[in-house]
Amino acid sequence: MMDNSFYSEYWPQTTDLNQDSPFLHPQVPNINSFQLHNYPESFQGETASASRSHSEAEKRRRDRINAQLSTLRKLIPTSEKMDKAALLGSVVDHVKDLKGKTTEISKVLNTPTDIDEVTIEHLNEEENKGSASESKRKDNSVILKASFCCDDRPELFSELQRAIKSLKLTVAEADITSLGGRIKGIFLLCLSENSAKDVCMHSLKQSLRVVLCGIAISPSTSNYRIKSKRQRFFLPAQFS
Amino acid sequence: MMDNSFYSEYWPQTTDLNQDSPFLHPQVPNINSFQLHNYPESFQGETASASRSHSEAEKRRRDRINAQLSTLRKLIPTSEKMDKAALLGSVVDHVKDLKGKTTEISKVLNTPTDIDEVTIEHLNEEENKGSASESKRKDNSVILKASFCCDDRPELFSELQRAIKSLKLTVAEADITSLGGRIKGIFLLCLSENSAKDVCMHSLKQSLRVVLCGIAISPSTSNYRIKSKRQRFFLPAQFS
DNA sequence: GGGCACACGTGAGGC
DNA sequence: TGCCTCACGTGTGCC
Repeated sequence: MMDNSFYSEYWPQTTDLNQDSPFLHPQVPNINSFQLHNYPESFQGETASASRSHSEAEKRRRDRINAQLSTLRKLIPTSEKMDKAALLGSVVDHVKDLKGKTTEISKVLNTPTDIDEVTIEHLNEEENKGSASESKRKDNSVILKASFCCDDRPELFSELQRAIKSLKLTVAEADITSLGGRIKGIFLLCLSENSAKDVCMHSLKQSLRVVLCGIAISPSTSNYRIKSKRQRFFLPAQFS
Repeated sequence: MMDNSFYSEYWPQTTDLNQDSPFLHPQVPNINSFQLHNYPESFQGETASASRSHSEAEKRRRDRINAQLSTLRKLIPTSEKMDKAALLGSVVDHVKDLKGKTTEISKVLNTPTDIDEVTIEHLNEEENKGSASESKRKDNSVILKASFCCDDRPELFSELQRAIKSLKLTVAEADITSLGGRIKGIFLLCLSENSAKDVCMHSLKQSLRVVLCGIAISPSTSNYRIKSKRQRFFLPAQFS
């Protein structure tokens, strides 16, 4: 229940608080400039200190908001000398635009998501209908389609190659995309004919799944993502 | 110089203004609820009406800002029940993240920019050093690298093909990317040997430039971008 | 009850 | 002048 005009008789208008806030927009006028905590003796009462802490807290809140606004202004080109509403408006446009572009790219590109996953698929299963043993007699070539999506890290490639080699599989085709610290891979894996006749399809797929899950969804002992903000990007490429 | 406590004796606290602002965050408390324009008779003076229009304008300003904040909240997942500063903070993160991803992609992909441009380059110029006539005797094959970047529109492809055909050029390779209503193309264009011996390289390049500029930097009679927000994306592909 | 987040009206500078 | 935008302190609801 205080009247500002009453305060302004007591508070010195000399010091400029705004100069202590480097994130403030230059447009900000130097108004109501006074040193906080510099209250007249007659206001050192209980309600006065409550009111002071309230206004100080409110100033901190305003400063937090304005600081974010200021960093947003740096991120958006030509947003200097826009007012707050216009700035936020172009932020909205920017976010929509960027979102549209990235989803547009994701549609046609093999783009990693935020969800860890591993899938295994038997590509030539349909043409080999019937029992497993029978199908092998018809066509001994085995092609597995495997995909994974997980956090990216430097050791991932060698781990993958070791895992694939250990299952006596060879890579026919690979499409690997690393983006924003995440990585997604799609592999076409072949089992040679003479190996294929000795192996149980079901347990091979099971083993592959176990091995890939161990690589992809492992408890993140490697905190690569935290250590390095550097992001890698690979075009769809051959992976020998 | 008015004391709120003084007003609050006069202003009815019954009607809820916040319910008229559908974009307000649900967290907003129903405070200072009163009907604007409902001033006591004693305040119908000149300064009172100025003050009223001021406070009304200020409310409109706040509403504009909060409306943008509200649409931002819809764009950012899990931003419900964040306060304003936190919301803006995650908007900052989001923008940085999206920007990083798109620039990362642009680095390896042939991504269109916002600037219209056409470039023509003579690829095998270096190996054919010397005068133009001499170079043709050494190697009659002519390869031009042409690129353009402009607003995308449906007719662009056929226009391009017609233009290239009219210059008796054939497309050896094409990398075309359409993204966010913009399109960028890079072409390797061949001139057959028997055509090459009749043609002046300089005027061919000039003609190609003129034709491409006519397509790319034409006064935008087609307002495709406004008519359709639909965006196309093409992977690097052959263009026969 | 203290802290927090919000909307509000106000004074002031800029155009 | 009048209107716009901003920072400010305050009243208030919620935890």
